[in-house]
Amino acid sequence: MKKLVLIDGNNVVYRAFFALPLLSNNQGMYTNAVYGFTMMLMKVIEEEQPTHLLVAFDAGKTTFRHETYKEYKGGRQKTPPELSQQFPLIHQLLDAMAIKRYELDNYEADDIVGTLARKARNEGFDVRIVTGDKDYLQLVDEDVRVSLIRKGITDTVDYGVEKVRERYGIEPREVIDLKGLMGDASDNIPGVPGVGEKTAIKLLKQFKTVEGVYDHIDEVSGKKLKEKLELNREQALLSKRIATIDNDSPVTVTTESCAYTHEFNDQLKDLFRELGFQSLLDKLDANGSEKNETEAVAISVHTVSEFSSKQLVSPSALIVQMLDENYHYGAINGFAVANNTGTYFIETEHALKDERFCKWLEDPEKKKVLLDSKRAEVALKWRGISLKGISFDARLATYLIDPSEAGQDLALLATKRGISNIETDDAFYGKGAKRKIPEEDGQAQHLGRKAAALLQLEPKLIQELDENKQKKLLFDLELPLARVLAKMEFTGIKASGETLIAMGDELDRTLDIIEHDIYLMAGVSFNINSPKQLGEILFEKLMLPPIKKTKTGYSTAADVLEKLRGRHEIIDRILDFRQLGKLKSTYVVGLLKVIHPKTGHVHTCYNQALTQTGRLSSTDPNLQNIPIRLEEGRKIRKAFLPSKEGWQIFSADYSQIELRVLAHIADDENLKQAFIDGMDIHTKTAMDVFGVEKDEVTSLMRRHAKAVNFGIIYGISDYGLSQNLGITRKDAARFIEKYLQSYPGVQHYMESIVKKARSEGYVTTLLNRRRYLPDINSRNFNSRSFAERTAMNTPIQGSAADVIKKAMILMDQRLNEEKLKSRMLLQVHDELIFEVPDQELETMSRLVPEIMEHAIQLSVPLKVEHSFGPTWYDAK
DNA sequence: TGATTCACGC
DNA sequence: GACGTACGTGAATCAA
Repeated sequence: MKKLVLIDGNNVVYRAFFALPLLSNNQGMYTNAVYGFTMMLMKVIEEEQPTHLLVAFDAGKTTFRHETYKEYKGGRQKTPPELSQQFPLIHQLLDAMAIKRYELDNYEADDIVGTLARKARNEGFDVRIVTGDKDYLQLVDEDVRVSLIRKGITDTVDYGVEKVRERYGIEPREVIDLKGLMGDASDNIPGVPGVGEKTAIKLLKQFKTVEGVYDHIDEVSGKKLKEKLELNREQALLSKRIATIDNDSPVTVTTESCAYTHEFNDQLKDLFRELGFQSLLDKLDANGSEKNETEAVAISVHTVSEFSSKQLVSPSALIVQMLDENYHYGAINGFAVANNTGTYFIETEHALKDERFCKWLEDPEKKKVLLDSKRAEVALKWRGISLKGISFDARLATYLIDPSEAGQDLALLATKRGISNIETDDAFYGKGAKRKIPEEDGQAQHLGRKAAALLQLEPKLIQELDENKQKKLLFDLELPLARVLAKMEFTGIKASGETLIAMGDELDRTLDIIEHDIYLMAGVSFNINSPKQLGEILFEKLMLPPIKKTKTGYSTAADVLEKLRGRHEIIDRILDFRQLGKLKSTYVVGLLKVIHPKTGHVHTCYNQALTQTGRLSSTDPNLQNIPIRLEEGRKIRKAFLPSKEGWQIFSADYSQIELRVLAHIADDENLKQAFIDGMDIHTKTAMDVFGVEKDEVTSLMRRHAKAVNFGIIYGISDYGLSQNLGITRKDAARFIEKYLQSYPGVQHYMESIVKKARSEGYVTTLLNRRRYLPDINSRNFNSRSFAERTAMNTPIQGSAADVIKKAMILMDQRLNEEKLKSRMLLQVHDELIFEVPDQELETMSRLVPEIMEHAIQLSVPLKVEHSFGPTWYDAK
């Protein structure tokens, strides 16, 4: 079906201008109307998917309507210069998007639209008109619909024939009669004075047209009304004529010339950049591959049921397609291979039966380029196949090049680098509930294209890494680490369902009691888990003082409730309820759901290409946030066990790794000496900040000092520190200042790293991990401050992540070399968890700290503490 | 389905 | 002087 979308350019631009505040770009050029217009345009394109598109503009000042009625559009405010400046930009925009625009001397946009709508409808088009002008409703018929902008710019209501009848009680073609009678103040059309919408509609229902009204003027009820009508007969007929859109204007464009290709050229990006439309630029990038869908050229993908040896050469790009997020359980949809002999697709079932293919997968000499190699490796491990020869991972590479842009679909990564002809998975398979696997041939084509794109992508990414001096980081750190993580995830950690169920039952009993108590104290039962309901009870029924508000109402967060302690006994109970409820829902019920029915282990997924600092994250389940601080929660750890009898859970953690890294990076003599001397770092900080001797440090001073250290590591603001400690912001700022005076090296580091970020646009870690900070020069104080704190914090946290990642690789190597049975199971940022047979405890107690402490040589010693026990709980 | 709020870890 | 404040994941609620 051909679909033509016609847009009244002038009308939409005007609306956009008045709907949005007067935005301007960094050169002081006004951009609000362009921005609003573009938003509308993109929305319409996305929703309507037009095959043809045209934007009509008014030409000049006078039109044929002025010849009939020279007061037409009289009394209008002159177009503000802030707006007229923007029209050339809009023309540029349309040209860059290859969208037809048109104006015609002596005619208005609506005549162009009306004429083209009629033509197109007769040629079998589905026509859609976008405007804010109700006059257009006269054009509505079975094939022509009008999207009327209601308010703002993107909020529209669609009018078909039925909708016009429903809204006005008249036929679309009677809209001109309506205008004839009631007039239109905005166009200075008089109509019949004293006749408004209500009366006009009543008349038209009876007489259909203006002419009808006058033909049967005697039948009009109401003496006054009849008088008014008779008095303004000519004016009414004239008004109708002026309101009538000329659908036979001498337009010189054909419908075919409005063909819209969904293409845009590079000028569009340049234009967006010039205008400062960052969000639209992002959108463009995000939609880029979908746009290319229409121009995607079919490539030759050979669907095979088995491979020949000639086809499986090295290097090859390999796609192991899975739609399920969780690769431990998910199905493989199919495989695609691309290399210099061609591009191939093979169904999963055939692939796994194809001995030659499986051998190839396991052959370390056959180099393979993947996207998210760990996903493929683990999925194949579950099928008894040991994927080897992984030479490149585009996911990890793009993560190192710019962590904020990793995680994107291959289509986007490729398009950005000039490799088009590929769709996003979301576009191909559909997203959310609409996701489905299309017929095999379509998928073969899609996956084949992905593999081909991946093959082309590799050298480009390697070059980018090289320019960043990040090749070692990829090939010696992240890529080997992925293999280690794959092993850890596949091994999993044994979890006792029985233990969890018993804890759950116990929690249920306690929760029941607490819930009852709360209802009793509140005098009413309600949903304690609903912050809204809880807020009403606490701050309205019980009249407690609301300390803080959220966007939607009262805040009931723990720090608020903490301050209300003692005001009412219900507070403690609510805090208990929250704490235990969390344990039950997240840690008992949640973990039970993810114990593998066959292995009895939980298999987490580490995301190695997500965090902006270089840390790992853990999902399904998250094993990096198992409770430890409060005893009730810590007991959850009793459910994590070694997988065999006579084994122990062994835990080793870095002591103060971030502060040691800081001492090294900042090269701060005082801080370095503290670590060399093996001092308790928080006590040392307290001594320096409060200017006291070691034995004068009170526990409060140490607590405050600890919070300051915490703030340094995490890059929190003085406000954040004041919240943490419950002190004023001023005092918090004073602490920080005192701290920096005591550690001048740190102070110097903080200043120079921010400078570096400003000039380079990014900061780096010990192993050359990068994080870009686009806000570092922002004029917005908040954005800039945040970027500055990030600049200070990321090298610290990120370098610590580098250290433990290196340690993991060395640890894995050593376990292999020494043929130890011990297995690495988990990583929790500064901690490694193993399971260890009793007879290896001694070796591991020596080996693990040794390796971790010397993973990377710093100018201060690294310290590792370890322990073991029959459960994770006991390894403390 | 997505936004909001809350809570857990480092 | 206001701004809205380390990084993550997950559950529950609520409004579309």
